[in-house]
Amino acid sequence: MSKELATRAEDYSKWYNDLVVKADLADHSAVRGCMVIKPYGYGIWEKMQHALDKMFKDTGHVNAYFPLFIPKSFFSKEASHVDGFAKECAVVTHYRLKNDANGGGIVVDNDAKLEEELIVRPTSETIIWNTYKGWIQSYRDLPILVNQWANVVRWEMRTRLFLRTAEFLWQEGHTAHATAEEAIEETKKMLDVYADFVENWMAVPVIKGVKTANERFAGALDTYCIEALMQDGKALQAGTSHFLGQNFAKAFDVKFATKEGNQDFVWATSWGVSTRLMGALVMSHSDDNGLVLPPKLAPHQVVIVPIYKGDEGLKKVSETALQIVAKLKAKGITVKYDDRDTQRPGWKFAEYELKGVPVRVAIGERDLANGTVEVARRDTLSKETVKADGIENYIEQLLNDIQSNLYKIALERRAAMTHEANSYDEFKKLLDEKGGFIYAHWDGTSETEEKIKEETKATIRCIPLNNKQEAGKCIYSGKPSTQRVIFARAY
RNA sequence: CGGGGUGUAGCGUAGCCCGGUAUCGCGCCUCGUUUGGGACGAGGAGGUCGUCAGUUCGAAUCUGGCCACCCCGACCA
Repeated sequence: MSKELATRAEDYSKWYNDLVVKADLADHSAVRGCMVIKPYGYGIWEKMQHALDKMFKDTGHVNAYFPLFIPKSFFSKEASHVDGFAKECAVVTHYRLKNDANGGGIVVDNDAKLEEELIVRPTSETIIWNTYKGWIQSYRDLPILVNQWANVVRWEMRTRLFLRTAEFLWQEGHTAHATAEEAIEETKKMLDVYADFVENWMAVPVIKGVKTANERFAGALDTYCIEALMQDGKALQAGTSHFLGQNFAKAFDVKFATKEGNQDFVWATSWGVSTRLMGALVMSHSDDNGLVLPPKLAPHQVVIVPIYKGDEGLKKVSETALQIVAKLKAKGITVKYDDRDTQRPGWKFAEYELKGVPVRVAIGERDLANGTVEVARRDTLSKETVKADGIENYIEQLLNDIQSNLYKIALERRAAMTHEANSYDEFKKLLDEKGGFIYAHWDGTSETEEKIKEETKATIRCIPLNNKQEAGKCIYSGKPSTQRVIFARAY
């Protein structure tokens, strides 16, 4: 099988598609817009899940599970929520099939029509707030800090593996609080958790910010987000955290008795990250040779390839290799010893490069004689010969170096692709010639944002948190502005 | 969902205009030689030509419907 990839320079989007498929992360399925996440790709997702899940637990959250189906009536209780999602909902209308009397095979049984249609969840606020109504009577029942790992369906027109699929996996946190302050604090806390995860595990730098009204989640008062920049200069929203105010409490009539004995509506948040992070991971670090994975999320952090002649040779090399495997495992490093005799070393090198394994160790009979091994790192594609003695410490350090190097490179790339524009002409020029994040003054109106989007395809990614305040003029309308916001073309 | 394109063995393709059961490379299987960056030789297997219907003595090839994928728009995590 030829594994050659398109290069980023010649066709970035083909490169991405090729890579996802050829590195065995995912595949298109028989169902339109839906993907099969293959074991190697799912292994990365599982590592993401484990890290995030621990962070959620450490911040006081617990997991639960709510139904896949949502009664249509629930869905329509929050007006802006319906507006936001109505156009992309899968709807269940029947509950039975039958054999066609005319021999047309299996058909929907029209006698089995549901009295009330069920929506396949595009997100779970409504079913959850309907449930919370029964859980909350008093301030003593608050806060509720629940997360669920689930699949959701949004009937997208155009899909791309991981970046936008009709069904995707995610987690959604849904919390309930007695005060607005506490809910806002929760919203920001989870944004910090996301930023921490994406930067320290995925090695992808992000900008924390708040969305403009146009880009806000349907039903939220404020949407906070982390925005990452991909190698092609397009932005990608990597996670969102919403302050929902009392919108859902009001829609589902969720009130609680306050300490003072009054009745008040509950304050809400919701926050989520999805398998889209896989796309961000791929596009942040990978190169024309294939995937590059940060050690903290790589299913195999190290692969060891033996080089030998004949069965006897393999036996000798394996003895040393397995000792190294044991030492690495003792340090908690995940290592694969690939002693398959069906592939040659060069083939394996190329394969693990394509799959982004951070560190490759090659051991041959020459090494046995010299007491060395050859260590190659995926991020720089460099290799060196290292003493076998104490190799586990060397590799442990190397993995840390790779992790921080990937972050550093991504951060430098982002800096190089971040610009300021002071006029609309300059803005358009930057957008077409360089892409990336563009800091520019904006008059704060939806109309202006909308116009810029129509004319340039760029959207306001966010208003950065703790943004520098400076007087200026909107690049589009010329009206006064107090700060620059971040524009970019986005995924 | 609109416009454009593509669909032939696991993958990439030739053939299609001008109708006669399919080409090549990679991969796969067997044997042997090999093994420090995708090995070499010899032999072999694998196809209802996306799918359904139509035209025809005969369809990969012509016509129509449908499906999937890619690119561009609208929409979006």
